[in-house]
Amino acid sequence: MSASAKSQGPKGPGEKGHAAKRQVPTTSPRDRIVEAASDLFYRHGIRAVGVDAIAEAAGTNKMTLYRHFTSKDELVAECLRRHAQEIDHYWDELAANYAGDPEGEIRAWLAAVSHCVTSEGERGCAMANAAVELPEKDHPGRAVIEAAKTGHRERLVELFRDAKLSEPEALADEIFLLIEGARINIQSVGTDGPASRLVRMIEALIESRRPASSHAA
Amino acid sequence: MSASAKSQGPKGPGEKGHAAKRQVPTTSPRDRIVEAASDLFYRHGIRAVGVDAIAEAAGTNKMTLYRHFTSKDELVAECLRRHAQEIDHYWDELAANYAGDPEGEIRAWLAAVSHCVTSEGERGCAMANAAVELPEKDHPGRAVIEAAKTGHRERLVELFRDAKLSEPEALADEIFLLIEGARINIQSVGTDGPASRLVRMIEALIESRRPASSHAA
DNA sequence: GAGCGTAGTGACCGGTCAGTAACAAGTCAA
DNA sequence: TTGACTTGTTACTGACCGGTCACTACGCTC
Repeated sequence: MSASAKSQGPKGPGEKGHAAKRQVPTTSPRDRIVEAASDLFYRHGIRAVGVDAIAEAAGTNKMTLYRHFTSKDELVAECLRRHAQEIDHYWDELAANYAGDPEGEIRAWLAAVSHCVTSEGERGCAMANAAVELPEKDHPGRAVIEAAKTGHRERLVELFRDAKLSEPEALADEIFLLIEGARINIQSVGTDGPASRLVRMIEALIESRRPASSHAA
Repeated sequence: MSASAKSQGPKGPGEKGHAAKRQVPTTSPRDRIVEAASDLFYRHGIRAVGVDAIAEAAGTNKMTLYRHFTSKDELVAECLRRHAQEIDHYWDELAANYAGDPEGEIRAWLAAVSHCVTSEGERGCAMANAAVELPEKDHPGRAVIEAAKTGHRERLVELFRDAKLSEPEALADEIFLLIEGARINIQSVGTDGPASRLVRMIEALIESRRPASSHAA
């Protein structure tokens, strides 16, 4: 293929050259491997990144990688698992920060959604991208992907139900697909395409499902 | 990686064993290569398929492949180009078959959309999938992908304008993103997820944009 | 039937892939 | 200080990657 992900980035995190041979890294090799792999996978694609490049980016070596993960596929699955945890954590925090204020919760969530389809370096949803690259039904990552997507949809249902919007399930499905579409589409035409209208679309949809008795704040 | 796409399918098309050494294939090697490559790329992913497997599936050999294409990347681009042509052809035929009947045109188009998110073996939009797998900005296929996506969106605008729906551009953007989302999402959770509501969502959106004076047929 | 273009064959190139073996060196607790 | 455990290092395997080689076989046209 034209470009691989070989040997980019000098060393692992917490290094600055070759003066000090290898000052103690603050995180464990395992964590660094998962972190480096997640970053490379996201930027270049899973199949485009070799384990050597991952080990190097993590400031360690292939042998240590294989002491922690039985295979590259298992490492991929672990990256997805950790990513799913981070997403879960985001939702938990959101709910905690806006307990009793569903309107504020929706506003904060919308800001995050906007970030996902406008920021520099965004390359869509890592889960969805992985699903494209890993069609094998028995890949250990597929279960993680499916669970994450189902979970995301359920979080939306919950959010809209808390906000007392009508037909929260249908609304969640629609908004969920819009987000999925926007995040995949920016990879084809960039952030100035139809995805640039995403937030306004969602706002309009939400507005149309508001109970008749209330108005926007 | 766990599974590659090596040596599946017996020989190329138009062969049935080794009795007749190689009866004349009905199509040119070039066409067979593009066809085989497109199929393998779609089913297994672009990076998961090697040129050997493509040549074998096309009933030819690697040397002939490289006589017709300067590189695998160029072959990928040609596959995308041909796919884009087929899509264009579909839209031209649709417009021709329903000239003066925009309502019928929309119905026929919706049937095709439904097919894309329910059929066995569907793995989303080949263009979008390619965009995920080919993040390199200078890949020869990227221009094809971008043009195809922009073109699709414009076809929708045209379709809705012909049907005299209000705000055809905003409507097209919304429906376009819904379709993109549905097609990517079935790769994560299958056809029974939110994508199963896609057609009804689109129908409702279209209904809401109908001019007040007319009703559905 | 000579000449030419296209296609087929199989060996081969350097490089990279995922994954392993063997051993040295570091860390840390008892 | 010992000993167990975790890391680092180097070299390696065998398979596969994209891509090229020289050479052969066919079909067409003049």
